[in-house]
Order: sequence, then structure tokens, then C-alpha cells
Amino acid sequence: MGRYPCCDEVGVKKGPWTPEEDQKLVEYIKKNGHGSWRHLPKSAGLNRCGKSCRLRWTNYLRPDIKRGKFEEEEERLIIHLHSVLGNKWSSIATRLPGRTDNEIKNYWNTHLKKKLLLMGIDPITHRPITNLDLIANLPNLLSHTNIKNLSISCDQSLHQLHTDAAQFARIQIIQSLLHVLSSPHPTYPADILLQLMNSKLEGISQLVSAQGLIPNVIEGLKRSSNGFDDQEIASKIMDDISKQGDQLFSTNADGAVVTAANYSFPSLVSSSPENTSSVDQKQLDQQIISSNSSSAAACSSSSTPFDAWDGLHFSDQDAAELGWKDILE
DNA sequence: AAGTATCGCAACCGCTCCATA
DNA sequence: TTATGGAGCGGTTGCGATACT
Repeated sequence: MGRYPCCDEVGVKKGPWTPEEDQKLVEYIKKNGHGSWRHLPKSAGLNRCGKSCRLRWTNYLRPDIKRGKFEEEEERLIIHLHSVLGNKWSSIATRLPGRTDNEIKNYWNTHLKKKLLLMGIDPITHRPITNLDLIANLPNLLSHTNIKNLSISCDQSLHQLHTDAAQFARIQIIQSLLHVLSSPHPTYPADILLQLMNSKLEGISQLVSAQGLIPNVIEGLKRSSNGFDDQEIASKIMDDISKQGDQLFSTNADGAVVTAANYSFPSLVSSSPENTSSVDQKQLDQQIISSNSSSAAACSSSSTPFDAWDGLHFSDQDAAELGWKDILE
């Protein structure tokens, strides 16, 4: 549009604000309100551009700003809101009283983004990272899965994020393996898969079944099993899949008939909109409201970001024996 | 103790949106 | 309908603080 930025004004001071400048700005706004930001500096006796004054006020001097470290609950809320709204920092900030968009943005970029990446979650899509490079990172991921015995309750909210991380990490391993197994051209060394199946991931055949990949998996295993040293394990997995497959996919959680061919695996959390500008704000608000109510329900139940997995059904005994009960729950 | 690398935050930049004439 | 100005937003930068060697 060809406007001239107000900060191009000659002789206007830039950089850090001095306490004297802060005082002038605060006193002026307390007395007169900010009015037109463009004209404020002159009226307040400040050698700054209006934009700089507005930023200083909204991000630092405003009296209702909450200072200090982000609480665990705030972290969880930011992650959740970001999964729904994407990088709409101002929208996110309106739902965190006392926090500014700039503060939340900075906190996201410096802390939460890294945290999610460490969990193996894509901070943009909020979905597990699903590429084969992940396999190379398995030792790190598996170390996350060793966080055990952290029950889900309001009193233990400090542990909740870490518990979620552990679950995400385990699910991500499964998804990566499923990806490998279901590939029409499996290229990853079969001995690595075998080692994983034989140690940490005994329950994989059940989840392979639930993923709706039975035909591909069986074919993939048949091809890969030539490289298995232990043919018995490969055969057992295939048997498990064959036994459970039809049963699992005869009905879904609502009792509707679901076949392996059309079964769609539930997503873990809402992903960021590809183009949030095209998303209706009311729709987003509804998503947030409904999600918030489920978050509130977490105080009385064990509601987690994995609620969508409720549609999967395994017998308690099987799940417990195979060590996946906590995930399936 | 000194030098270097990394981190975190405040502030800036440039773009878009919206109101208005 | 269009041009313009004001405000707000998201991305980026720069610098001080802290950690590491």
C-alpha cells in the first residue's frame, strides 16, 4: 500500500527503553489513555514513534501483565491452543489472562517448540513425526517411555505433560514401525524391526491390526520375514494379526461396521490448520470451548489428548500382558 | 579467570487488516 | 469504489545473561 512506517521518522529514538521513558509513558496513559498512538509520543514528551510506545505499553508496562515463569497448566493450554489456532499468538493470548502475545510467542519458540520436538511431536502439525529417520532416534524415544507410574490426576498436573510425552513417544514408535511394515517396498533392515518387536514392542501386532493395515502388513512381513533369523516370531505376529483382524474390524466403538479397507485411525490431537486465515473463527472457538470442557473433565476423569483412541478396543488382559494398557486407556 | 558459545527476551520490521473519507 | 492512515500481528533481530570449555 506504500505507507511509510512511522519508525522512519528522523531523529526518533530506538532500542531499549530507559526507566525515565517508561515513567513518562505510564503516567501519560494513566492520565489520558493512549488515544492515538501516533500522536501519543509528542503529547507525552517522548522521542519515540507511536508504534514503539504501543509495543512497550502492551508488552511490558501494562498493569495487568502477569510476570514470572509459565505454569505447567499454562504450558498445556498454550500447546493445546496452538494445536487449534496455529501461530495466532494474539488469539492465544486472549485466553491466557496477563500474558502477552509476544511473551507467549517467545516462550513457544524458546521452550515449547523444543519440548515438543524432544517428544517427537511436530510442533507445526502437533502430530508425531512420521519418517524413518525416527527409527534412528529410538534409543532417545525409548528413554522417554521409561517414565512410569505417573498417575493422571489434577494434583499431579506437573507430571501430566511428561506422561503425555511418554505416551506420545511410544505411539510414535508404533506408528513408525507401522509405516515401515505397511510399506509396499520395505527397505529397513528386518533385524532391527525384529529386535524391537522382541523387546519393547511386544504388543505391536495388536496395534498393527487396529491400524487397518492388515493386508499390507501381512504382505510386508512375508517379504521381510526372509531376513528374520527367528521365523517363529514373524509367524506368530502374522497369526495374531490373522486371528484378531476380522474381529477388530467387524465393528467400531459406535457399533458401526468398519472394514480394514475403510478404517481410519483417529488422530491424536487436532492439527494446526494449514491456512488458519481461511478457518472460521467461530468454528475455532467452538473447538476450543469443546476441548476446554474436556480438559476440565480431566479433573474428574483421566481425559487426555488421547481421547480419540477410545475407539480402539482390546481386552484388558491382553493389553495389560502386552504392556499397552496405559496407551490404549 | 578469560574467552566462547548458547539461550532468552525485549524490541523492531514489515506486512495485512480495517475503518473512514 | 478506491485511496489512505492507524492499529495490530507474526516473524526476526540484537544484545545481555548464563553456561560451558
